[in-house]
Amino acid sequence: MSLYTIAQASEEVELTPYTLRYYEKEGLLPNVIKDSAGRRKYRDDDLQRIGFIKCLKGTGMSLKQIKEYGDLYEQGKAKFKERNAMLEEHREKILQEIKTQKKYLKMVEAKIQMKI
Amino acid sequence: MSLYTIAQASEEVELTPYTLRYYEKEGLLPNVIKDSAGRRKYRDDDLQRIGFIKCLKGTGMSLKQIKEYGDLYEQGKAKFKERNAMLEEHREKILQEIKTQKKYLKMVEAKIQMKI
DNA sequence: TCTTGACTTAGAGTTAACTTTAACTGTTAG
DNA sequence: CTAACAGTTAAAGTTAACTCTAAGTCAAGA
Repeated sequence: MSLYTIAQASEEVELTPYTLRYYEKEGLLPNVIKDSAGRRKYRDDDLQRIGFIKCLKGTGMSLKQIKEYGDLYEQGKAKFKERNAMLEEHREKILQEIKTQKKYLKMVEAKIQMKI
Repeated sequence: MSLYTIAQASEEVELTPYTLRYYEKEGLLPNVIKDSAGRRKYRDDDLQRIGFIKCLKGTGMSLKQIKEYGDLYEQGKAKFKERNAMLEEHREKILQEIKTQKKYLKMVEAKIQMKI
C-alpha cells in the first residue's frame, strides 16, 4: 500500500502536478485522498486510472468523454454495458486511426522517395 | 486545368472555407490565385498541397512546422536536403505513434475483456 | 434596375487542455 | 523559532486551431 505525493505521482505518470490537479478538478480522478494537512496522496489505483486516462486521451478521446466513461465506471456493474459499449466504439476508432496513420505514413514515404 | 471556387475546394478536401482562408493567412497556401473579382481559385496543385497538409497535420505536425516545411518546399531544390530531413524525422514520429496506438489498442481490448 | 447569393476582409470570439499566478498553509531542518 | 519548502486553492492567462461576425463587393437572374 504505497502512497505517492503529487510530485512523485507526477514523475511516475509523466504528467505535471498542474495537470493532475486539473484532471481532478474536471472530475477524472474522484478518489484521490488527502492527508491531515490536505495534501493529495495517490494510491496505486489512482496511478492505474491515470494510466488508462492517458491511453484514452492518447487515442483521441476528449477529457469530456473520458469523464463520461469514468462516471460510468464509478457506478459499478450497473453501468457495465454502457461502459463497455463506449470502449468498443472507441476500439473501432483506434483501428480506423491506425489505418489512417499507415496511409499517411505511405504518403510521407512516397514524398521522401520523390527526390524533387 | 480545372479551377475550383472556395466552396468546391472546401467540398473536395473536406475542410471548411474558413479553414482554407485561415491556412492561407497562415502562409500554408502561398500560391492560390484570384480571379478579376478577387475570388480565390484553387488549382489541382493547391488541392494536392492541401492533401499533404492534411496528411502532416493528421500525423501530429503543428501548422507552424507545416509552414516551415512548406517554406522550404517553396525554395525548391536548394532546400531539398533540409526538407527531406524534416520528412524523415516525421516518418520516425509516425512509426512511433503507430506503435503507441497499437499498445493503447491492446489496453482498451484488455479492459473490454475484463468484464468487470 | 434590383436583389440574391457567393464571395471578400479584418478582426473578434470560441474551445480544449492545460499552465501559471497569488496568496496562503503545514512540515521539517537548522 | 524561523526559514525554506512542498504542497493547497481560486482564478486568470496561454496556446493552437479554428470559427464566426460585420461590413462590403461583384456578377447573374427576374
